[in-house]
Amino acid sequence: MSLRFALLAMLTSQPMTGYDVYKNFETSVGYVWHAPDSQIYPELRRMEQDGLIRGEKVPWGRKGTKKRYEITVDGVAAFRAWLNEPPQYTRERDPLRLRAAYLEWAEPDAGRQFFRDHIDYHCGRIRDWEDMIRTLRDHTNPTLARRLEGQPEDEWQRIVEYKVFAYEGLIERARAEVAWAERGLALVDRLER
Amino acid sequence: MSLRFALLAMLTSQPMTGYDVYKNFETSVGYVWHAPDSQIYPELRRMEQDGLIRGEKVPWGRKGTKKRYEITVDGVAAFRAWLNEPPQYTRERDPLRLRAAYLEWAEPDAGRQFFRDHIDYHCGRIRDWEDMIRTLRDHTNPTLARRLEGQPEDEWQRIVEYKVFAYEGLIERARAEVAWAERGLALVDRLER
DNA sequence: TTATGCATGTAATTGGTTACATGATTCA
DNA sequence: TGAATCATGTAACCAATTACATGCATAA
Repeated sequence: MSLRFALLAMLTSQPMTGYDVYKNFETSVGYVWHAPDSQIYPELRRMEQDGLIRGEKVPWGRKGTKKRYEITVDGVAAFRAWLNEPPQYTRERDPLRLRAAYLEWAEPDAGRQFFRDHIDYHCGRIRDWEDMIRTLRDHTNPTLARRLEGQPEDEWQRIVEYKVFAYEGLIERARAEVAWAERGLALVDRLER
Repeated sequence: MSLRFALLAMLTSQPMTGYDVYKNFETSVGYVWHAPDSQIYPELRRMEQDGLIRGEKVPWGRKGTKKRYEITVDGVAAFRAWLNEPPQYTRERDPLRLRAAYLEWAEPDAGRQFFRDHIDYHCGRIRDWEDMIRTLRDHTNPTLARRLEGQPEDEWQRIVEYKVFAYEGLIERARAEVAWAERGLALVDRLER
């Protein structure tokens, strides 16, 4: 159900086509919530039917058209309502911890590789998010720039700070993952000869 | 797909009925991977068809019967193979970070409540996992006790340590969440008056 | 003019949630 | 005897993944 609100979030910055949204899911908001095109297009149509967004055919090239979606007053209200209500937490479902808990059944080298891959993966994510924070702070992020255009300048700080803070949360969690995996490498060396 | 391996993991300790498995999902392995009964019973049947487990009807009371599942040689091989192969990482999908990124649209008090709930939730989880680690270390955890029975004593340390380590990973991540949410409370106070 | 990018979809399947349903057993 | 627990399911639904499919626009 969060996909709907990820889409609304994106459309609060500016009107977009389905493809624009899809591209943004690869970069900005996509670092927090990813969705494939096959999920985006149908969801946008459902949201239009529910009156949260309004689609408008605009010409594209000589014969082509594309559909640009714009958030409605109802859409903004639904987005605010979602933000104001408490989120529900889902039960734990953690495939990596599940693996780690049973590493005594694995080859020692597979265990080591698991932790090394885990470190690499999260270090990569951390770099992506740090880059993201940089483009948010210096306003070079195109989606953010468009968003700020539509807002009074004294709102800019709040808008930027919440986004930076969200990415910092991802980074902190990823750092905890890296620290854990490093201890994991040491543990394998200690337990297996 | 991890459900299947969570079930295999559980059945490496001892034969169990579907209901036993379901109960264990509420406590031990359930802190890492949760599943409802409506998912467990059909999956066990599929796993039996695939030859990973073998079901045996055993009498229960005077007229009743129940089905006890036991892992097969093929099941153990499949479990080991899963542990030896590298996991695939899924794209980010984080509803809480999504919310946090757009808190400028929420009521300030809703933002504060969001972070307070976040802290409470994760502190609760940390306590559960710390209790879990205690019962693993002192071998009072019933599932672990059964598992150790079937294994030579010089294997006990490895078995226990990997499980403790997995729960420590969950705790470290949860602590990162708490620290983040505490900074979040301060941020709301700074940005909203 | 051809490759790349823009644009939009359908279909099948998997994994998971929620709700509903039933009956036997055990213990207080 | 009645409540709690043990035992096992079905059905409808939703969210997400994977694969397949098409065609226009633009720039090198």
